[in-house]
Amino acid sequence: MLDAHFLKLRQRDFITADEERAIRRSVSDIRELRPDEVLVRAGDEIDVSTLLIDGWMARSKLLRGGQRQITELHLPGDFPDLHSFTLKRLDHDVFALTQCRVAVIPHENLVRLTERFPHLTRVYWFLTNLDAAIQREWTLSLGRRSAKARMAHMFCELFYRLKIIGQTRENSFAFPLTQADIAECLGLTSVHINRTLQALRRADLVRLADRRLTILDLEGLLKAADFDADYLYLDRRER
Amino acid sequence: MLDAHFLKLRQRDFITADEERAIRRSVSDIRELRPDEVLVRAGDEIDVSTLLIDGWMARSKLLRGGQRQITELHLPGDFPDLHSFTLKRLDHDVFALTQCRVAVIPHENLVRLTERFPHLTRVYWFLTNLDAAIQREWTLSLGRRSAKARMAHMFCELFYRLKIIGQTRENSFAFPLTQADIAECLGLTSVHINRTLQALRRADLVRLADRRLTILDLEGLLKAADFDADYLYLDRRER
DNA sequence: CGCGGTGTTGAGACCTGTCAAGACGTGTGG
DNA sequence: CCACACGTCTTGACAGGTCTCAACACCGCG
Repeated sequence: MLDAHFLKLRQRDFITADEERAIRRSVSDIRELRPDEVLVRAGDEIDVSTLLIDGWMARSKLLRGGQRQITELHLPGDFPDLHSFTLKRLDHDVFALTQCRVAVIPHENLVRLTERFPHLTRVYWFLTNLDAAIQREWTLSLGRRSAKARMAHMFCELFYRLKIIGQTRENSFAFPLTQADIAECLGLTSVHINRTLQALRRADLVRLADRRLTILDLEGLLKAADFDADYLYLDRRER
Repeated sequence: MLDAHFLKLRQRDFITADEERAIRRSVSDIRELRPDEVLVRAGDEIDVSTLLIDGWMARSKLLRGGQRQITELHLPGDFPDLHSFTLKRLDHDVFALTQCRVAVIPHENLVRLTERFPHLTRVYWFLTNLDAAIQREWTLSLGRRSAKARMAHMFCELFYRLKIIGQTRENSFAFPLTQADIAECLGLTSVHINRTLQALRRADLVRLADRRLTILDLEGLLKAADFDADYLYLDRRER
C-alpha cells in the first residue's frame, strides 16, 4: 500500500528490508480524504505526518484578498506535511485535489524511527530538502519563465515524478487538475491557462483530454520548458 | 564569531552550552568571500557546509537564456548550503552579494554532531525547513503579489530576520543590494524596480539611501505587503 | 430538466518589459 | 588634478503579456 513511497525512496537511496518494515510499522492509521478536503490548516498545531497513498494533494498559501497560490503538488508516495515534524505547525494549507487515501504516522513514531535508524533520519531529511528543491524550481518558473514555459515545465515535472512511481503509460498520465487548479499552481488566471494550453496543443506538444495528459513531443516540451531534471535528485546514493 | 547563528537558533529553540560548544568545535575553517564570488556552483559535489558570519549571500537559479532568479537571501547566522548535507550536490548556485566571512563545517563533522546530539539533528533539520518556508513565501509573492506588495514584503522579511540577530537600528538596517539585485529577487526588471521603489517612497513607507533602508511607516508597509511573520517561525520551543 | 462546474472566446485595460538615453558618483590612470 | 570609464540610478516612449469582465457552450448529475 506504501509501494509508491518505497519506489520513490529507492530511486534516491538504498533502503533495507529492515528499514522498510520499521517504516510500515510506524503507520498508525489509514484515512480517506474527499476532493477539496483540508488535511492541515495553516497555523494548526500538529503531531502527526501524513503519507499520500492514492490521489493528488497540494500545499497552498492564501493572500488576504483571497488569492491562492499552490506551492507544490503532491503525488502518491509523497509526504505532504513531513516538515511539520520539526516545524510543529505549518505556514500553509495541505488539501486533497482528488479523492485520496493517506497513511497517518504520529510524530512520536517518527522520533523512534529516526533514533533507531540514523540513516532514515537522513533519508527523511532528504525528502524535505527535495520538496524545497521542487519549490525552488517553481520559484524560478514564477519569476522568470513565460506562461507557456511554466506550463510546459509543470507537465515535464509531473511526468518525471509519476514515472518513477510507475504511474505513466508511454508518454501519458492521468491528470486530474482543472484549468483553475493549474492557474493556482502557475500564478496565472484560468482564462490565460486556457489560452496557453491551446498554444501548447497547437504546437503539437501535448494533448489534454478526459483528464489524461499525453506528451506528443517530449523533446519539444523539455525544450519549451527549459527543463533539467537535476533538481529532482533522481540518482541513487547514500544520503 | 558565530553569535548571529546562536541568536537565530535560540530564537527558535533551547540550545545548551554543551551543544553550543560542540557546534563551535565543528568549524574547520574560516574563509573570506569577495562580492559576487561563487561559493557553490549548481551541480558540484560538496562535502562541507558553510555558515555565514558576516555579509549577505544568496541562492540563485539560472535559465538557459541567462535570466537569473534569486530564490533566497542569506544573512549572518544562516547556513546557505546546509541542505547539501543530504542532497550532496545543489540545484542552484550560492554566491556572495557583499564581502563575506564564512565558517566551513565538513559534513563528516555534521554526522558526528548529529549522532551525538539527536536534538541538534532536529534543530538543523528545522533550519532547512525554515529555508523552505521562506522560499514558499517567495513563491506566493511571485505568483500572487503585485510588484509593490512584493517589494514591501521583501523589506518586511529582511527587517524581521535582521532584528533577531541584532542588525537593525530603530526601524532601519544596512541594505547592500542594488536595484538590479532586488529585481533578481522579485522576478522583475531593474527598471520596474526603480519605479516601484519610487512608489513606496512617494507613499512615505520607506527611505532607501546610501545603502541603508529606513522603514518610515511599519504598519503601512506590513499592510501593503500583506505580511504575516508566522512563516518565520519565531517562537521558541523544543524542535 | 435544470443546475453547477468546467472549458472557451472576445474586447479592452493594465501591469510590466524593452529599448534607449542621460545623470550622477566613484575610482583609476595619465 | 583632470579625463575617463564604469556601475548605478533615473526617465521616457512604446510594446507586449496577462488580467478583467462578460458571455456562452458543454457536460455530468441530481
